[in-house]
Amino acid sequence: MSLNTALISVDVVAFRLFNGKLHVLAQRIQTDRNDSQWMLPAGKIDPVKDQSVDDTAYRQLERLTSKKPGYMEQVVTLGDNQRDSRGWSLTIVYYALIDSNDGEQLTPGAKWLPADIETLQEQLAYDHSRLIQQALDRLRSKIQYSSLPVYLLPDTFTLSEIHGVFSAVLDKAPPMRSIRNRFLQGDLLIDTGKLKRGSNRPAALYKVNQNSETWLFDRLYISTR
Amino acid sequence: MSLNTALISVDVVAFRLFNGKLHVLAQRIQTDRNDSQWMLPAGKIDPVKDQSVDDTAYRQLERLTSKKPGYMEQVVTLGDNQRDSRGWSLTIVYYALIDSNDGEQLTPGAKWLPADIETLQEQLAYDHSRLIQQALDRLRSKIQYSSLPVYLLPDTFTLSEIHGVFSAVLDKAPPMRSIRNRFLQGDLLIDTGKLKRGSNRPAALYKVNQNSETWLFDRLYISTR
DNA sequence: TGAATAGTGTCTGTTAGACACTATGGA
DNA sequence: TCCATAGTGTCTAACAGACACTATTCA
Repeated sequence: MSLNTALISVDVVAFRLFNGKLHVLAQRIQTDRNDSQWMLPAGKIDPVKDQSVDDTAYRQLERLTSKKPGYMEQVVTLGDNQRDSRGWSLTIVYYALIDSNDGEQLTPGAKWLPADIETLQEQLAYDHSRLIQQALDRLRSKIQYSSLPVYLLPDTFTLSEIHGVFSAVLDKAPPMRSIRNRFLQGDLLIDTGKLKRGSNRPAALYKVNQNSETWLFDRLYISTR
Repeated sequence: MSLNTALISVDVVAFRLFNGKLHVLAQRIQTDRNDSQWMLPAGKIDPVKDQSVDDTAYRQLERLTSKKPGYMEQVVTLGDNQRDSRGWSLTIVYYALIDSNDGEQLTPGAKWLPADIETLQEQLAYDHSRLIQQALDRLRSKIQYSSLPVYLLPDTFTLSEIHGVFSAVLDKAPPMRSIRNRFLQGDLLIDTGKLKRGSNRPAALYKVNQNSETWLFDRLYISTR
């Protein structure tokens, strides 16, 4: 008796920022027609390669990009007899946050699509835009009381760039004063001593204190509700 | 091609209060030996009976108790090649909150066990005590910023009884002043006008405002950290 | 009337947010 | 030197928590 993984899939919603906009990793589906159809990185559990479902999720990402997610979390498992025309199906949904450093190698057929739900609904096959919506809901909620924003930024970043993450994810952001107070408290960030130049007054560059795990604050921002 | 549910199970951790103590619903496992072995309400997806995984979870509960959960939520899906000696297995874990009203009919073999992790580790088969731990972690976290406590109480209850829920779940509780301020704000509760007598000064009895969904507050209690 | 629990008034601490202010480097 | 952006000082609002106080019923 072994796990029949025929209609069980692990789907990953990977988020990344490009030019201050949120994007989602997708791969092209083979079609006869010329119009593009896309799907999320997804696949079955491989009982030989994978030791756990997390492994399966990581493996789906690795098929499309050379980047390792700085953060990954299971969202939900959806299962019913509606999603797939063949009958009952199960999907374990993850979301992953990818940093904005350079040096990504994308597999042919993979592409970062702008995370605009209306457009994605047309571009994505199956119920994948719904899965993205659920992952996005989780991200939008958790960003407001955790250090998640840093996982979408480069290794070193300014506090304004954290503000930018909020704008990209929520379309609104807390005031810089609040972001400053929150992120400079405790040992969350380390001042690298370097400056980001090019703007007018240069901004201090911070990096994540590796000793500290993903930080959970005990209050939500109110201005982003 | 159909969903082989051989090694996929849906496990439910149902919580209920008895005498101010948290309990977990379990069912006896048939054993030759005289010592009791227990397991969580769990079972396979029935592609005919169940329209969705939530249905499966509800069905597992219904097998053991006549009570319907006031609240149920998926915790996580665990899958690896370690949990089950037969190889790869998948478990979708839910937790459910059951009110403290009377009138429960338990199926023979079902029993509410005190939610003491050390004792449960000895009583429960498989990795079920670990599943309970994960469900309990989620409950302990969410109780601190939501209206979840009310789902463990009778239809009408006093504010002191909310305090009791915190004590049962966390072994510590916020001051009554804070509970009062939080739960009497907004339209969360309705004063029934009735009083709970028997103690010295009678306490006002409240009920949940059915118009309001599960309430999420924007701060954690600090005293229960 | 006293014990016990219910419930209030009010002060402090913390943190989000508003807003005016100062600081600094590039053009 | 001007300007855009970085960053600070400080006040307010909201709410958790501490704590002293009052209120109400039962024994």
